[in-house]
Amino acid sequence: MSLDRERVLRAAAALLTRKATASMDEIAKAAGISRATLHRHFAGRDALVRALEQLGIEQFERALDEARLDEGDAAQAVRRLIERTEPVAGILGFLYSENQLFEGEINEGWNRLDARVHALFVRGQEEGAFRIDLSPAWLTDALYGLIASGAWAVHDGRVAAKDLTRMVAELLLGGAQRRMDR
Amino acid sequence: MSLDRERVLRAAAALLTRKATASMDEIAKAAGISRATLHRHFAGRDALVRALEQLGIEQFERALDEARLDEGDAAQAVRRLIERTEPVAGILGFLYSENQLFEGEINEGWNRLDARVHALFVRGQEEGAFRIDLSPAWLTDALYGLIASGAWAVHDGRVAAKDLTRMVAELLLGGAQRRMDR
DNA sequence: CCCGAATGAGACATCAGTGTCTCATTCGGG
DNA sequence: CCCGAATGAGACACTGATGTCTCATTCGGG
Repeated sequence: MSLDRERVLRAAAALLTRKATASMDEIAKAAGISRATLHRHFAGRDALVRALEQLGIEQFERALDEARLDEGDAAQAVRRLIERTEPVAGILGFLYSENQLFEGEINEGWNRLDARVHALFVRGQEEGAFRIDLSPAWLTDALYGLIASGAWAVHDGRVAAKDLTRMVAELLLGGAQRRMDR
Repeated sequence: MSLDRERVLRAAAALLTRKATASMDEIAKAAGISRATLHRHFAGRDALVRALEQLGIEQFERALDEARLDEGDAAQAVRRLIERTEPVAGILGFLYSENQLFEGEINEGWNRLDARVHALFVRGQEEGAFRIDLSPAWLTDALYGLIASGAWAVHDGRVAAKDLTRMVAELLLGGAQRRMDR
């Protein structure tokens, strides 16, 4: 039979995004397998969440790769990053808030990813594309926060899924205020 | 003796913001009271969280009142709102993500507050101050998300507390991109 | 100072979730 | 088709948290 490990993780992510305290039994049901099988593949709840985090890290890293953050002007690179991140927005939002709300050591992998996003905003500032009165660290956090908010807004029907990336990108880059040149 | 109910709630908020799954025992310790006393004042964990939500709603409502959202230009009203919200940013971030990550009916009170924030963004659009290609619903969600992200960034030392309101307001209103006129 | 009210400490039963185990059944490659 | 591997169903013990209770102690207003 050979169970599809990633398929289970995706089902778990979909459930945990809605209900962070879902039990192993609920996760198993959501994945369409028995609790026993779930335990056979993940040593325990912690292991499952850590595997989920690993999956999120890999997916986000792929998004970073595909966005080619070093190429072109920084603003376009940010737009590409948001577009590539869209498929993982839900799981990323879950992991972001989970890391904030729950104790326990943070997976080292995030540091590497944070550094790449951080570097993108630094480049944008050095090239004169981004304002220098907003720190790169804050822009990084704001990006995560907006992605999470966007994913939730879509999930609850307050924002159309097709508008998600544009809403996030436009707000992050351009803000809410109207400008003369648009 | 007469225990200060709000003081307990504030301690609970401070703890739950860092660790959303803190037990009644941990909350009691954090508040400097015994678990028995905590149970005497709040029927159970649910009741405590609901009381916490009520407190957050009241505080945020006061911030909305004090910000006088109907007066002056909309952008300044947004700045005033963010300033007034700063003292409750932590608890607000907790409640925002809690409402997204945990099941259970949402407190009706949020609708009233959401409507007021929503109306502010509508007014800004009607007056030509805000862009019309970002929906008021999204701007509302983005405001909450940025406040939560900001509170976490301050908590973790990535952003200085004194910069919080400016960082949130500037990003929400002006975005990350540099403009010619500043 | 005194007495009632509030608190702290701890015992206790209960419950939900976890992790482990067994055994029957099902799947699928060879 | 057959046999080993994987799964499903369920029993089981264990843990941590919850909610209730009692009793001694402490507080503070009158």
